[in-house]
Amino acid sequence: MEEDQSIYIYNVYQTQSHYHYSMMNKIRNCQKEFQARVKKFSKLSIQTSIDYSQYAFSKQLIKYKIYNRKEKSLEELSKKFVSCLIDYDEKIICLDQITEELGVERRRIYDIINILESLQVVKRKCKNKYCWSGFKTIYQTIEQYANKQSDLDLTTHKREKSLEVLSAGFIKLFMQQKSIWTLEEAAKYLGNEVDQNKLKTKVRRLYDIANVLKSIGLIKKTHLTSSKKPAFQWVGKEGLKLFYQNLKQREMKNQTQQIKENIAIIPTPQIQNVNKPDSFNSYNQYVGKCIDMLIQQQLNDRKQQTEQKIKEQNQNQVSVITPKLRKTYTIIPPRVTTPKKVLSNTPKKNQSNSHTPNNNKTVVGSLIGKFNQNL
DNA sequence: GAATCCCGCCAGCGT
DNA sequence: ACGCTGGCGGGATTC
Repeated sequence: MEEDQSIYIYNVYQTQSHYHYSMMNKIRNCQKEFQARVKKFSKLSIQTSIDYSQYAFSKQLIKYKIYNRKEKSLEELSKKFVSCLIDYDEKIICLDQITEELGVERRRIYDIINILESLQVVKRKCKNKYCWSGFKTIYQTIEQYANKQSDLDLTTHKREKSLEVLSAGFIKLFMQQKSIWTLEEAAKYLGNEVDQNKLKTKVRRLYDIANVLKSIGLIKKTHLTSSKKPAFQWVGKEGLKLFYQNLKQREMKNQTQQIKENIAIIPTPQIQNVNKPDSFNSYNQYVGKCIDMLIQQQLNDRKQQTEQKIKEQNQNQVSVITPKLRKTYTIIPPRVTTPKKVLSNTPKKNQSNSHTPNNNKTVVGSLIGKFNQNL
């Protein structure tokens, strides 16, 4: 049986769309450097192939997983968010922590939380802390919405235009009026906007809300039979149940899969004494050093494995076939300072309120998606 | 061209 | 002052 000689590097960077184009050369260089290094090491009887299973650099090389927008959508994010919490009856959510865990901008977590607040499954505790009160809470809240008498009063503590209030209104529409709505129709019904721009904004927000509600199965996408217009349909408890079941099923599948593949997750090597790049100029250098370390680490691993194998063979006098061992290495990317849009002439007033993620989890993939398009 | 919605600016508010 | 929160709309992406 041949051993898997690949290094899997999930190299992750924050995406900045206006950077796509200026980044292309950097990526190209980085790729070359990477290959050169790998070649250098391959002399040492390690045949190292590169597997960019998530993103790769050219059409020839790629086992290619294109960046797609869906992976970063509120719907997916919300799914992940809820998945993290679904096993808890009660849990304090630390915003920093969940932000890091999901590798996403803080701002997006607010969106999800605000919408989930309308289902009363999440409540703000204090700065940075929210409280998750169990998935079953959603069932109870729906009951309350269905009951027109017990009018959920969310408006007292929230601004009228908040996502929470809008979301609550949207849910009420489904539960108390009819089960299918187009977003435009709902936007008009929820408040009496005359201004077209304001209406457009409200529709945008309803998209956000719809995506979160959809993520947990409460509503689903559909079309009006009459006009064929896209719309959303209430699914309710059945949908929630299905969401839960699917999640559990997937979890189980993943577990068995993981055992089968024998994936070892190796902690990120700490890159010390290396200046973290403050610009993309030093990006190559940094990544290069990371790669060196990873390769070194893999060499060590392999040495150990071989020694172990020999030891066992000597002991047992029986040949041992080691299972295919795939290791996933991760480079935690450095924080890259990102110049703000050149277009805007107004100087930035307040740096502190940007929602820069704590770790830049995403995505060279997106950059590379662009890169490939432009080959 | 319409539908969709990611992204991040920046105001507002609590501490 | 500071930084958390979240309203908002530009414009990219997908249909």
